[in-house]
Amino acid sequence: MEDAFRPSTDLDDPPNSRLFLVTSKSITEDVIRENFTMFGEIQDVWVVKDKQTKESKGVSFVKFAKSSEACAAMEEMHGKCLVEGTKPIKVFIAQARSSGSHKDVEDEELTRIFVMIPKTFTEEDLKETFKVYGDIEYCIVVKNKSTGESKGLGYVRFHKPSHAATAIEKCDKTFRAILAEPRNKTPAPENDYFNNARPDHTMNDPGISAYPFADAGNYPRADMRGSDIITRCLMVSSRASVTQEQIYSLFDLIPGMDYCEMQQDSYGFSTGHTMIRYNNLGSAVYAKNKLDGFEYPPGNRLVVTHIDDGEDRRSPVGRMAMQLVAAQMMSIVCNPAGPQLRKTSTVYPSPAVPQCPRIQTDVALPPPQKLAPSDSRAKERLFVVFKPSPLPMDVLEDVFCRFGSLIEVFLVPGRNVGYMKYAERKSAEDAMATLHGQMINGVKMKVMLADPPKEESHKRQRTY
DNA sequence: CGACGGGACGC
DNA sequence: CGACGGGACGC
Repeated sequence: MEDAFRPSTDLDDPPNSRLFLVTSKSITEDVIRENFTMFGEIQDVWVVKDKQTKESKGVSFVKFAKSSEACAAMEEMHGKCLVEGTKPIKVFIAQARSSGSHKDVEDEELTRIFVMIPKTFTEEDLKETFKVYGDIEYCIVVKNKSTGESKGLGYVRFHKPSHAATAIEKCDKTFRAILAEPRNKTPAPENDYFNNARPDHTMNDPGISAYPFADAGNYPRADMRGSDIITRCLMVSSRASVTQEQIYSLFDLIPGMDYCEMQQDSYGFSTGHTMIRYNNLGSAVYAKNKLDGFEYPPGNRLVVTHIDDGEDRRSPVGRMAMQLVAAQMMSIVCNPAGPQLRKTSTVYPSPAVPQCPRIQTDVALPPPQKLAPSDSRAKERLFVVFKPSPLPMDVLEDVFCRFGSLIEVFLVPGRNVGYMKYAERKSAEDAMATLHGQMINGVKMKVMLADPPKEESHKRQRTY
């Protein structure tokens, strides 16, 4: 599944996932590998050597699957001595091959993220939402200077690059989190759209899954924060317009809800984010398990995540207690007919909810796969025409992800067409081969390779 | 035939 | 000071 080597694209993908090491010339690839495996999935280690003498130049590159892994390794290993008597190593995030620059990448550029937020989000809301990924230095909501009204944009500055990277990788994708451009910098020339000249670059990156509980193997991480937290508070995110009352009714099916408020924009429209709190941990865990991924209204898949509620999770005792409760709840939720562990006294009423989008088709579909990380480069896109009308986004995501490396579904507003972005060419080709001319839920699809997006010559706007 | 989105500023 | 290899083939 994972090829050891691939033709080099001159890009680092995902961004900031490669380390630049300065070491004694005696440090070998094996030593580097031994010292860095614990931080994540190493995809490549390369010690730069003199072409003639084969002697190390004291410079190496270590490519990780994820930026958060590379950052954690950098934070932990910079200044460490790998072999007795050798000089301490220096560890930096490597400059992208295409950048041409050899300047050190500074923490300044790696610790501030830029996010889209509901218009009602305050800086405190921002902090509450993102502090689960690490210590925050400050949060900023971008506001209209004269009216003071939020523009629905925010910045979060973390203390550590690994925390910013983890936030980008793990926060709800409706935030569209990316690294913020440093304020003074001219927008990086950064590479153009997608590069269709090259074969695939296999990443096998467990990205943000659209499928609850699909996360299986995780790599050891430097810390255990992130979305592993378990709290009484939930954030419910919806792409389609829903009312607070609708969300309330749904989540009130589970006993113990004591708070439910939808974030609204200045016109009173729903922003798709609703905060919910239960008076006990078990109900919150149950609600997340039952309703994360639930289609409501049909065709719109809700995303439910725990958010930090300020309770002390650092104390080992508190954390263990919560995990215990969570584990009990899990066993009840996951084994409804379950054997010994079942305690009848704690069984909750089950909302009558289908779990996945119903897909009706004659096509033999492979099982769903994880989405590629949203910062993956699109190596191929499909252009899809629907008759008589487009399928819902989440159905499309469910169908088109099954060939691997799907980054994103984009429906052109007001038209019966859309685009599927893939991080690997083969995935797109497989999807096209299987789905072209087929019928899904009564909708006929033409599935073709998309023409490259129109060349806006040398505009800087990146497609994130 | 059926074609292209979203998002930039305070310590 | 300390920056960029190896090998590539299926549709």
